[in-house]
Amino acid sequence: MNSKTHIVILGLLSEEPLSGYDIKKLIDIRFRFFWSESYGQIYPTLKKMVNEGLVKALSQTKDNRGKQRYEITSLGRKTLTLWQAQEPEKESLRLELFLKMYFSLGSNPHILINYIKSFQSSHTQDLMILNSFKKELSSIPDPYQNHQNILSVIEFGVKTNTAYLQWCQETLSQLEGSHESR
Amino acid sequence: MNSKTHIVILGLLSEEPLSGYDIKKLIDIRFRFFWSESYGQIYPTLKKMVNEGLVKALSQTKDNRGKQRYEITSLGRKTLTLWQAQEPEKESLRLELFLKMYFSLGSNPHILINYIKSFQSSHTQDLMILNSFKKELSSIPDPYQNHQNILSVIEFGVKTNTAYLQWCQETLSQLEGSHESR
DNA sequence: GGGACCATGTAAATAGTTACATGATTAA
DNA sequence: TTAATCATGTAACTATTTACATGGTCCC
Repeated sequence: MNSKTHIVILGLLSEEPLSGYDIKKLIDIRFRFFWSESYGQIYPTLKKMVNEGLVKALSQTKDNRGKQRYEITSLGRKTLTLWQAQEPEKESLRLELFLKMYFSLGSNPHILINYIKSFQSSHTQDLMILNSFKKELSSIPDPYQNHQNILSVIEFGVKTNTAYLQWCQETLSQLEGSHESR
Repeated sequence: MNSKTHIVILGLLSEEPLSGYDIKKLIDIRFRFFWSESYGQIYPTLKKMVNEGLVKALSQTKDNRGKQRYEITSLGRKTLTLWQAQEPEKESLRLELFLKMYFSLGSNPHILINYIKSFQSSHTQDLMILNSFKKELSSIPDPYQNHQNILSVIEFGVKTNTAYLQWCQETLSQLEGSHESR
């Protein structure tokens, strides 16, 4: 009954009321380097959570158009606290690129090079997003005194993405070097 | 009809016939830092793949006990080649630790420290496994000339795990430093 | 004889993606 | 006016985990 989707939603709502759409956007930006959710998960989960008493739908105001916002209940906060005390589950990663690379028996190295290049540009962008989030964070007040923890999370993203890009550079120059053909 | 589980299995079988159990072990060791599968995926998938003509069950010999091994068919190889030519899907990661960290409003920092320590020891182990796989690889022949690619994959694991451990050290000393209480 | 690990599997529940549908609003 | 983005949702499918069950073998 507490799927991880429940938890991310509760966590985000613990700071301020949000709509399903807002929640998706926040996950895509702030958590992009270690988490993801789809609309198909978020909207049905929000409805379930209303029934379970974890969140409450706010009444609509004129200024927020069709937007349905939700706020966390005290039961929701309790649930979040209980989750905090439990050992995190073993992380799960799925990077298909490395499957392609591992199994690329004699396939054209140019194909692989292109895959790596798009991996590279996608993580270059991640790094940019992380840096702007970092800057944004330092310009706003820290009422919950959680900025230090958030900065640590960002720092994790910076370090891993930097490692990714380092690997891309090395691997690309190796593949391209070993393949200066014609 | 080609789930990623199909693909990992085909990839592994493209080098040699294996049983479901073998496949699981190989994924757990070689791919642990970027992929995972459970028995509940592997066994039913193998059966499906027999029906689809992608793999063939080998007859049992006396020396391999109850072990049912499978070999890849030519259709299986064709499928693998087709997959190679398709752009890899966006990777998916789920690291619950960072959710805990991001949402740890005023919860006991010792809890967080423990989570990070177990993350640290798990990735210290990953790094050891990677290094021994690397050593093993250099001591065996390279009939398919794919060792360079495999080494690149290993190098990715080394780099990311090293980044993880670097982050653990920094974050732990920060958390412990800011918390020399009593 | 017992514990660790080899070995295969199934059922039930849960999780998650994808494609589709709909309509409003904003900015060029 | 038209494209982008805001905003919510559902249905069908696919994927995945987990718990359970069973029995063999190897080594101490």
